[in-house]
Amino acid sequence: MSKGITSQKHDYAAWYTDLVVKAKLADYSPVRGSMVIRPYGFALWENLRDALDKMIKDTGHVNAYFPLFIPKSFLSKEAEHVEGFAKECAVVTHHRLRTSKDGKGVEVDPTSKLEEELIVRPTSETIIWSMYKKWINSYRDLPLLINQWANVVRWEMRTRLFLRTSEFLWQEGHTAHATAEEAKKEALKMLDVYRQLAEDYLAVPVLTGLKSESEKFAGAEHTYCIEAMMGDKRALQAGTSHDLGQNFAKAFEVTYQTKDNKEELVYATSWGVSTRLVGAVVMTHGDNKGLRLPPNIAPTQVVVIPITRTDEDRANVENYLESTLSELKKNGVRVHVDWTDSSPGFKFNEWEMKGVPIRLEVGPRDMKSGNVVLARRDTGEKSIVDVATLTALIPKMLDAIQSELFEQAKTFRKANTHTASSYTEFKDMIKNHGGFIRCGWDGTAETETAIKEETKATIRVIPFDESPDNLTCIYSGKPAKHEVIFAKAY
RNA sequence: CGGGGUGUAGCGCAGCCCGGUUAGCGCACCUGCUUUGGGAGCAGGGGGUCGAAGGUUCGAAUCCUUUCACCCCGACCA
Repeated sequence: MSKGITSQKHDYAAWYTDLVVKAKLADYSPVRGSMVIRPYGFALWENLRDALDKMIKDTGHVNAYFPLFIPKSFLSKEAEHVEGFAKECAVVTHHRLRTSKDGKGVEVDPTSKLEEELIVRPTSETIIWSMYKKWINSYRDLPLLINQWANVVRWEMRTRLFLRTSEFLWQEGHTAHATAEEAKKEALKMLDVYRQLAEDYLAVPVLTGLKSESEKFAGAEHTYCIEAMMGDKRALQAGTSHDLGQNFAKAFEVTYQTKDNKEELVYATSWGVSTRLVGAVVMTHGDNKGLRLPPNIAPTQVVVIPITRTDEDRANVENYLESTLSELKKNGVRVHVDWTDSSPGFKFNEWEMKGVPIRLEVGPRDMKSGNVVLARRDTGEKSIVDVATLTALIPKMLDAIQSELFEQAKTFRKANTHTASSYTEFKDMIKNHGGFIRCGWDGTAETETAIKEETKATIRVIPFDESPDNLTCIYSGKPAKHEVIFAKAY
């Protein structure tokens, strides 16, 4: 491994890619646009997945699994939905290969052409709602609250590790409700679950609110989102929750009988977050030395670097730390001792790259004095502490790192969120400073498009706490319909 | 699909213009010794159909033709 990574200042995109590859979160796969999630990256994903899975279950949902393949005809049942996804669907047309004529390879056997072609799911609304039609008959079947963890495929033009790949992992919740109010409540509830996941586990502060018409999910009545600011001040959509109204119920004829024996269409929601969140963690907290992982999801929370010359030293270090480490592990702290034979200096850099929150250095000097050297990844602070205090100190310090990372990210977002009083000022800010701009919008698609074309900035979110009353539209000067956040986005 | 670029060891590259020993360098890898508190040193070693096919030539990584692949920039997007 070559030393270091491109600095953020020099080239943020290169910094990101270097880091993801060198910290061994992921690697490029032989297929363009798709990636391999390596064990370290997958462990990170598993930790956030497990936290979210618990929250999803605690809010009354159950997991299930729906198939990867969707009949092509299903996609055309909901007009807007087709419009949104048709251009990026992988299609299965055949089911058999045969040895090619020259005997050197394989080719598609033309006689194996499928009657009806299959779509690899870009999202599962259609297949799920085809099943819900069978499962929902009575008001007693509602609400139906199902989540699935799955991979989906969207044939993207431009891809980036974790942020946008042709195949990605996510969870998608799909619920059915008797009333519009209930569906809306559900969509908002799950959005808040996402907010908690982002803030409490990933230490990524997010804005919550509504998407504009042009940014909303194809087939939804309303799309709610959590929106985060990355280290280069660009916005990242970190999760979405859709109030689907009766669109899919209509398309798939999903009705239920009410108490008084009337037939009604059900109301739906869907909501999802993906492996993109791993990218959000990288770009929210990472620095020029590498990752800085929030302890709550860090695969390793404490790494121990033994500094030894001889086998005897090694045995001494093992003895020295035995009770401390077992006590920490018993308390659920994820500890790893790096016994590989690289030099200590190499290991320091390596684990800093990997973002482990706390590093302990233990060598002959420390053992003599009854101490260890403790280094914090987030601040770079090094201190010498009594080995006997570690079991009490470390959990506290992990908590402190978790909340300080969050506070730091909030401070950064605040420092880079501005209001603009004129369109000239708006353009100047987007061009020269980046970040979020909070301003009035007249609510028209024309304005939104015009701003996008001229500045590349889009409406990221109409925040729940908007107050458009005395605002005018930044572009048209008309009275504002909404107060919105504009930014350049990933 | 439009514009630009690159294919030489696992990775990053030089060599190509101007054809000529055994195709070279850095990193990584292997072995040994010495090392180890911020990316260790020395010595030795393994690894290549020079993207592919055809051509010119006594001779091609280098020149010509064809072809394939990938990357970057634009229109789409969790």
